[in-house]
Amino acid sequence: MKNTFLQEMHDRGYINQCTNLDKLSEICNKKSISGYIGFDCTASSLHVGSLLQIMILKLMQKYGHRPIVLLGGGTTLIGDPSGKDSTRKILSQKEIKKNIKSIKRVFMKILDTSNKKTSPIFVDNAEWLTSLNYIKFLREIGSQFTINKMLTFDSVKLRLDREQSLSYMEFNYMILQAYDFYQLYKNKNCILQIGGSDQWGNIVNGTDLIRRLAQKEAFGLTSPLITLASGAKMGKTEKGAIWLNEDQLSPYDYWQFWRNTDDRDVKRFLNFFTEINAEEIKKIFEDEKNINNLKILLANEATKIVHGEKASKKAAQTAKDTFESGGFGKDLPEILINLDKIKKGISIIDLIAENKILHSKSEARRVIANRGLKINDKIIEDEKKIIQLKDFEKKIFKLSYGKKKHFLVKII
RNA sequence: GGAGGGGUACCAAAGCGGUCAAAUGGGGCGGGCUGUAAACCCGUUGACUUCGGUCUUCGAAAGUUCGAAUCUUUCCCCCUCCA
Repeated sequence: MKNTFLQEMHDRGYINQCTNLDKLSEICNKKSISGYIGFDCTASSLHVGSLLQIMILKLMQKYGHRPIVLLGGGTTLIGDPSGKDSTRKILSQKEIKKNIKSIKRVFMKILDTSNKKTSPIFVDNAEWLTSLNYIKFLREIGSQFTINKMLTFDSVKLRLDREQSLSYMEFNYMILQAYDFYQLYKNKNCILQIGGSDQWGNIVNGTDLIRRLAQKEAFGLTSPLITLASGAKMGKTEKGAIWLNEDQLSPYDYWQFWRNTDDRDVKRFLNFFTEINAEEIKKIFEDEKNINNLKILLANEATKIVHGEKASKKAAQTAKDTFESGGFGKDLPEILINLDKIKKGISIIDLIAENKILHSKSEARRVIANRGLKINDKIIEDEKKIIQLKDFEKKIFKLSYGKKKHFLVKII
């Protein structure tokens, strides 16, 4: 009886909670619907922490439904207190506009824009939020909410329990998000809002508001919070976020991120972040006993979705050349130096510091002392080493920092 | 408004006049083992350095002292209790 779209959502592990799964299923069986997910615009790119949501939008398309991408230019002005210990930094409208533009690029890549019926609609809630009349809004919308109830929501309660301050501005966030849903319901016939599990409260507020103002049922659905086997949150590694935008993280590094997945996460991630269907994944796991091959598969598929097949293949080939045959691949990050500079002599320390491979010269010295830097796989023993022409082979050499970070140093 | 407690490196937390670039734990980074995994073990974790040292850092500013994270004053912020 379950709808195929929701069935696959379920099989892939995308569903955490739903306001009314049966009813939603019934509706999805009958017609194609529009569903929206809101994205935060505090940075100029989304990171893998948002990827699951995007995969859900993609899945909607697969089953003929239309995704609405809400880039929250308005709500980002306020800052969602959900899941946050402290107040977010406030961005200017100009910064937000810039971020929206940049974030949008990822959706254009990942989602299918060719099919008229399912191509995504982009909306920016700044459109309706920034022009709101305060008194009018309070009377029409504010009257529908009680403080009593608002205080019970986790996003508020957690902050208050920890006695951290929650500004009145942030306190309003959930109402604005509810209002967003209502607007999209009214103007775009959007009956479903999807979000991470931390959005449950905000989403339910939206469906409540629609019920009160329009006497209609809308639906909310949340996806589980993904944590890594190590316990860390998805998306934020210590080195920095795993960005989806190519200009902030190269396809090669993106590929590497997936290649380095914890054994315990591989199966889940194949379900979450690739389009291989659940049955097939099961079978692959039975047939392929070498988990490393599965990680490569994961990296290939995941990279394909965000950066395209060509970039994915290139990254895979580079990884193969670099790690398996001990040479190097073309897709490694390049460091270009002038021939003159080499003739004059440049120390390895300077080369590393100038090209920001490491944060400081001290760090470079330290890593050399720890035997962590190599030229063409030969450990650099002397921190005073000067790079010379004879270090190059065909105007190029591989500089490695640790076992996984490789660079091509080229003469120009 | 009153009474106390506190702000130390990425985080937590010791230090309470010199031996403090600052114990310890976590995290990070490098190495070893391995499978570009996990676990474990070792090293390392402010910057610059001619490797002798030099410079900047313990909420902010000013002061005492030969010498301050440590003492004094003012200011800012956080917490606990009372009103």
